[in-house]
Amino acid sequence: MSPAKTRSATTPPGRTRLLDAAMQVIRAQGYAATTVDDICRAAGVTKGAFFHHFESKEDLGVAAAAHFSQMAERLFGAAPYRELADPLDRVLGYLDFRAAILAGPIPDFTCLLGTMVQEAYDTHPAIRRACDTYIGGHAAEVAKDIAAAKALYAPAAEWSPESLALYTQAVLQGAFVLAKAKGGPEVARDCLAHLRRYVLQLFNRPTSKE
Amino acid sequence: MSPAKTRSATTPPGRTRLLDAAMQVIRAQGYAATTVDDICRAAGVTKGAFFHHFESKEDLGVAAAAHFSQMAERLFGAAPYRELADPLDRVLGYLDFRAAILAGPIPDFTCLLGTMVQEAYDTHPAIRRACDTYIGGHAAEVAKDIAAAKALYAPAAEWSPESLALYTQAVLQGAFVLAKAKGGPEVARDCLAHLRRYVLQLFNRPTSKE
DNA sequence: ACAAACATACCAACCAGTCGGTATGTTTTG
DNA sequence: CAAAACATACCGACTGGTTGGTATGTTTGT
Repeated sequence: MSPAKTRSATTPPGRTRLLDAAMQVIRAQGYAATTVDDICRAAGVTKGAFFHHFESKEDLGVAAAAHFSQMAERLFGAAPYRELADPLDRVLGYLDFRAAILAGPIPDFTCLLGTMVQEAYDTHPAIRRACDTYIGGHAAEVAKDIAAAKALYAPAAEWSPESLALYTQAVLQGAFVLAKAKGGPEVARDCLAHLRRYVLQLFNRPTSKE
Repeated sequence: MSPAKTRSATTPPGRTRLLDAAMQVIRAQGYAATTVDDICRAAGVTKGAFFHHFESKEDLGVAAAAHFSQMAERLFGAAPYRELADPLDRVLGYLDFRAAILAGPIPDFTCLLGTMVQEAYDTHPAIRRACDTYIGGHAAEVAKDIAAAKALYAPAAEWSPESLALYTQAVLQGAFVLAKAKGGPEVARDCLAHLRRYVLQLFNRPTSKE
């Protein structure tokens, strides 16, 4: 039975392809400048399919934020630094990993959430809320390791793990903006080097050589 | 020589009002989502006036970037911290000043250059170039004080003044993104507090109490 | 008078969203 | 079991409003 049952294993369903396409196109062109037809073309489907899966363009924006967040969760959840025993090593490993993936075309390493929230924070409250939720969620994950490292190595320090975690996200978002302005990821890597030095200093590690 | 150049003091000319309006509206809605009519309405002029002063919407974007840069130049050039004798005090004064102006509605304190370059870096090369130029120009001003402070207090340190200046801009840009996501400037102030602590540590100043 | 600085009217292209329709399962029911 | 009823996924022409830009007239400063 089931002769022509070859289904999802080879071809992802339309909804996922639309979300993947939206991720790519919106990171390249921005949310407002991206038309529904742009996304359909990139996904290889028609407008009928788009509005079958999403109520509106804004609805897609919210769904794309969730989709991006899931992709990031998989990416960082499976990264090698996650296996390190020492929490400070994991924090530094996170920063090094983020620096390592700064390569290739700009839309491939920039953040969909930061891109969308910058233009839509006032006009599309649902998108703003989604971006805030997922950025905060990722920061909370980072904050876990920071909190563990702080308990071990700097329990009396005045800064909070949550605040430092949000700061890492701010540096990343700003690094993406500068990378877009300069046309390449080099400046972003420099920013992460400064951030790494800051974290080392917060944990009283000598900054020594490069 | 000495012709009657009296003109601008009393009446704000249409071109300037269009640029002021563009600055405000684009920072609130983004570049792509802002229509020429939006800007005309905010400036109180008609489309005829708009296309009398600007060749195209993209041309306005470039001019608005220059306009924003000039405004920033005046703002920071006249700020009190500029009078401080010690270069490190000026660097810290700059950061404190940037934190102090984080107040009021989000479009009032965010950066037009970062907002525009994030959505237009790939589709509007002229805008990307303008934003890069003016961000770099502002960073170069900051780098002057940093370089003087470094020569005084940390001449052997491995980081370069230019790189640290760009890093301050990245933190600011990222702080704006987070402020937009969270709907207020508090998180941006937290980010600047971290940046200030980093700079203090780079210059071997004890971070001590808050 | 003459040019710069506007305003009015208009257009062709574009865009988000709609709608009638098709093809292929899945569930219900006689 | 089979037909009917329903559900899911998708297609693509169409629409009504919008948008960047133009063509042309009017006002204003010198």
